Amino acid sequence: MRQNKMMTSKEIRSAFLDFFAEKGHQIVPSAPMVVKNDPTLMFTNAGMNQFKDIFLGNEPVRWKRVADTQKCLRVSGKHNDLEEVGLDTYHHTMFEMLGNWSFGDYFKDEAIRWAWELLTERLGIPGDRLYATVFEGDASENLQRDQEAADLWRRHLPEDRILDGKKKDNFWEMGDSGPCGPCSEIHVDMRDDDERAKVPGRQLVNNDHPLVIEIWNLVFIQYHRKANGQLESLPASHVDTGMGFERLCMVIQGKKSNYDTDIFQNIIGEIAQMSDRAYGDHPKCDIAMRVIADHLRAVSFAIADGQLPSNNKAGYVIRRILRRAVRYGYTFLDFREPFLFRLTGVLKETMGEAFPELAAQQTLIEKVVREEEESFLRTLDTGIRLLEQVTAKAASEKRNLIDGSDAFVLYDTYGFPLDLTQLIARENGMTVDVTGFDRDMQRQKERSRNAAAQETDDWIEVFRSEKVEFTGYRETQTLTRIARYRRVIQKNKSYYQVVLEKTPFYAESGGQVGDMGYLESDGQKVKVVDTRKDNNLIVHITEALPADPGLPVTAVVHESRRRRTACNHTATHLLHHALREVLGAHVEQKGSLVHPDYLRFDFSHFGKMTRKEIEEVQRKVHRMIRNNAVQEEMDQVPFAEAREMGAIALFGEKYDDKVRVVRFGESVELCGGTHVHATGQIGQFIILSESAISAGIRRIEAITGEKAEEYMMEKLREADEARALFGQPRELKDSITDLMEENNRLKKQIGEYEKREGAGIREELKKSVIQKGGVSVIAARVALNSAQAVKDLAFRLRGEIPRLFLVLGAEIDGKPLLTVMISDEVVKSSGLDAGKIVREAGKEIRGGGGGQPFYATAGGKDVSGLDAAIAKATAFLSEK
RNA sequence: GGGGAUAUAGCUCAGUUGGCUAGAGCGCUACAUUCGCAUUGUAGAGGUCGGGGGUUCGACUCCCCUUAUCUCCA
Repeated sequence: MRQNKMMTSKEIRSAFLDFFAEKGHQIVPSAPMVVKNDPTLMFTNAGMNQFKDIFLGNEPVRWKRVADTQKCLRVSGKHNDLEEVGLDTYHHTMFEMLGNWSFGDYFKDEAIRWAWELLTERLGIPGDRLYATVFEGDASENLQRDQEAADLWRRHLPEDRILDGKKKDNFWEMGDSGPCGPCSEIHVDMRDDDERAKVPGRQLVNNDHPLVIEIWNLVFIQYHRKANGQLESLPASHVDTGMGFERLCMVIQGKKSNYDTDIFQNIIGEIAQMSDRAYGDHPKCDIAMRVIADHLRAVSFAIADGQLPSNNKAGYVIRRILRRAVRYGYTFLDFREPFLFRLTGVLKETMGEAFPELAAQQTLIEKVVREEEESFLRTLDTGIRLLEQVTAKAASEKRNLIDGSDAFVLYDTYGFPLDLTQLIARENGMTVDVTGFDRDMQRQKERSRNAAAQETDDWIEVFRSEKVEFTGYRETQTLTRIARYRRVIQKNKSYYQVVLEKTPFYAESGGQVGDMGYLESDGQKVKVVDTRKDNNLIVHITEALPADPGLPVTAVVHESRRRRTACNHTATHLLHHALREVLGAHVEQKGSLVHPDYLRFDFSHFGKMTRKEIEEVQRKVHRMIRNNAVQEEMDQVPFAEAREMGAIALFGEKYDDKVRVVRFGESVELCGGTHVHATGQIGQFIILSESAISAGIRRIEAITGEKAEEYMMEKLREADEARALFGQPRELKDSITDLMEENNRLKKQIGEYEKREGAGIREELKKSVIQKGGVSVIAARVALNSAQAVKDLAFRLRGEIPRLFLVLGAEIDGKPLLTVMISDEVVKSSGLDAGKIVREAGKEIRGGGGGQPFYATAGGKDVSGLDAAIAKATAFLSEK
């Protein structure tokens, strides 16, 4: 390629953004990789995700022309590239997608012209290497060829390099329904001259050739697909483009692999050095290095976005990516110690400039990754231990095949990978029954599919509604109408999703749980069991529907529940503020749960909080409560202005340019949640626990309001009662310490007394011993009032009297208890079984029991039979 | 969303069909050994058996609910 000086990835990125800025585009920041409030999507997997609501018409257009670089993650759902990564040279889990958009502004003409201009003139890709595809039309959809695009391409390309493509490649759809349209892809032929002379590039386009590849997709959104499958033209048409950044860099830098670009080479170089191997020497090691380099990026960006590895949902996906990297390092590069965390520094140097969040949180990323690596190595240890048991079992049964279901249990329950099981089995001269493993895996998949199967009916629109208004900041009861509803059936249970024109119900978001309550219509109440968010929609989950959905409904929120939740939410803000004051500004929110009964707050901080720090935080929060700061709510504040006010924003949270700011005195946060009117309403705030949840992350659990009040009163009552027992207003701790010392002293004394004289009752019993055939027999009723005391007595006597046969009766809380204790020697020589004896004698007290041969108890309902029971039990000895 | 598993001393974990008055190793304290430390020995402290309810004469053990953690599938 004609290139004087090779452009670096940084230069290529800014060339793209600068170019579109010149063409009147607003450059927006990348949205977070982790998607919130969209049940269909866990991670951002394309540049257009953050504009979905604009295309759907749920959100107004702010800028008509936009461009950005978007961090994407393809690890789940429709686009799952996880298992492909590393094997070839171009798949990634995390990648950057460059894109430019027009929302009802320019269309095919400019989109194509600018794409050509950027690639050939700015980035220096020779035009004769490029191909364009256009949509060939589809008879079943009654769609014509995209002649317009083809004609526009003819300005730049000869006819034989403009190719027709089928619906699969050249008609883009967001989902089963929604906006869609034809697209035009740009492909580049990177083969050398000889190859190109032999086979024309047009034969290789869209044919999985590693060097003839698609680099840019220009989507022209001009239709809307309805639920019934029909297409209708959109009033305004849009442009949506996406170009894989890593791939573009490969083309411009003239490399044969994405991993050979400067984006990855620093990282791979570091891995090579750490493993004492060269990249390119051995295919398997190369794969491992690529896997590690890719996954390191994915994991680090996720953590920077506030998504820590965890045990469920998105967090678990991140954990698994990390483990895949560790596994490759372990197997192919012989890393036995945590190593991934040592690469976070070089990643920061490579990408920290374009993504400042990465640089800002490097320390945290490093700690979290390290901790995760260590915990995975522990998981492997546990697995190896369990596997040893399995192989030992197989060996003892003279088998050299490890059960497929055993291997599956190791995998399913303990997370021990199959390939490691096989490896260790081989070392022991065994093999694993993979067929059995697959069979169990299949069953598991079946089960999950069945459980996840749900039937969703079409939305039924009752009243057309543009945008749902949330009235819950002001009121908990709103007169409104049902906009639309649908039925969802899951596992034979059906429920309804209801959208209202306006609603006071808060949908689960930002850690605050969804509201509960009811919808009242025509005197009939329908319970709302939960409220969830589906992008911008507030969806009420109900068990039934009003008889006539067309009638007005009053939406009523469960008020005390909401109030308690609000106390906990506001308290969370105050806590956050206090933590930053006491511990420092490095405290960042890493997770939050606001529940009616409690609150949970996860934050970055290294090291355990001291007792003093916790008290100080609690004191500060209480001060803010007593100051009774009134809520200042500012909606539609420009983001920059909000930051100026000192409002705390979270990493990984997607903010509009107009945000809601909630302020209580010194605490200022960007927040959409519901709060108390003034901090005084919180009343009390008590931290119940402070603990570690992972490296560098602490968790505080706390309660407020009535809960805290109950808790306090309980504690006070306990203390008062304890103090009252001492009968003097003293320092309780001193009194108890004294008492304990006294107690210890007395215990020792008693021990001595007992050693010397024995307890009175035991002496009495000992006196009553009757010798019968070489056995010391005691049978008596004792005045003890707890089962434990009787047990103690029996065991003491057993220790003191050899060849003992003991039968005790006692009345405990009005109920009879029969105890039989027989010395081991007697059990052996006579074959007597205390368990059998008590079962038989227990009949006299209308009860049952059991135990071991040497000790057994029976309880019953009839105290009057106790003496008879004792006699009957004693008689067993004579029978022998 | 569903399945499997775990929660016992400060840490890592045992604990049998429900019954040997909750154990081991490491750590901790004291004493001994030593010039001192490491080591070693002896003694000791330390447990709401995650929380709540139930079954039972008796629950760490069985059942139900709940919280948290681990793990697999979707």
